[in-house]
Amino acid sequence: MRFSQKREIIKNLVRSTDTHPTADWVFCEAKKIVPNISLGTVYRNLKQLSGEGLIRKFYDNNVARYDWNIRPHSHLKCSSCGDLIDVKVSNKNFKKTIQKRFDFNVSDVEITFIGKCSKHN
Amino acid sequence: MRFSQKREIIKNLVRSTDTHPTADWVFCEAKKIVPNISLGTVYRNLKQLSGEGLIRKFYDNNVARYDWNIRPHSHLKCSSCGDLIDVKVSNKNFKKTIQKRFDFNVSDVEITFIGKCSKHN
DNA sequence: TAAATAATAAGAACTATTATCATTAATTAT
DNA sequence: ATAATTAATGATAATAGTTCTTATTATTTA
Repeated sequence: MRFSQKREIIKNLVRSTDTHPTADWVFCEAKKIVPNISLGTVYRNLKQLSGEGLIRKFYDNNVARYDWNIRPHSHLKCSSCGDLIDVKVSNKNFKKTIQKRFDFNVSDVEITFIGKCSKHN
Repeated sequence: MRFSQKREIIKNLVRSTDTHPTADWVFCEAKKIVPNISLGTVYRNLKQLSGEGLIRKFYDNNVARYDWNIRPHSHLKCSSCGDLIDVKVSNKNFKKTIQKRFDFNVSDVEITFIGKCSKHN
């Protein structure tokens, strides 16, 4: 993968925020820096960057979101404001239980806690 | 919500399988019974049924899946075959921890264990 | 400095889903 | 039972999110 200015800008934008941005947000922000950038370029690079493990891609309902935080972690999702907050909770025992009980080789655990954040309950 | 033949068929189809069918699967199966059914009808009724709490809707990446099992439960997702297997794991302590540590009022916990099912590891 | 080729812009195409609207079917009042 | 009411439907247009195509441009290599 050779250097490209656009990809660098896209990577830095994802790394600049904790809001788990969508492709569209990245596109809008990128346009402020390089107005002629196209949406396709944003998607292509986001895919490439997550393919290389430089950022993380996940789905919030039906839309893809990107995260600079590539370490495994869970999310708190506020059903009022939609905000996603990163949390680190240990799930070692969980994994073991599943492994034993269901003969299922767990590689990743995705947990979303849905509820009301401190601002909305 | 008044009775409709189509809705009845759609509900029964979702209740007939453990595969967490997509709207498209339901549409294809429904056509075998009532060939003139339209995709819009399938979507409208799936939405209605999940709105009434008669079935459960969730997202597997970007596509909606429907589940007759409305009780809260988790999924094992095989990264080889894509199969989703229902599992019931207790997450009471989990919920409490989040509640205390983050002042976040948890109403629902969605867990997906990603890995290899017994057929593929 | 030129040749090779990955990256790009623009926009077509695609997938999943929702909306529109004239027609049909289920329910209700007669 | 029949007509009136209105929710449900089929057909299809529209939308959102994303991927693909292709001619052109930028980065790297020789």
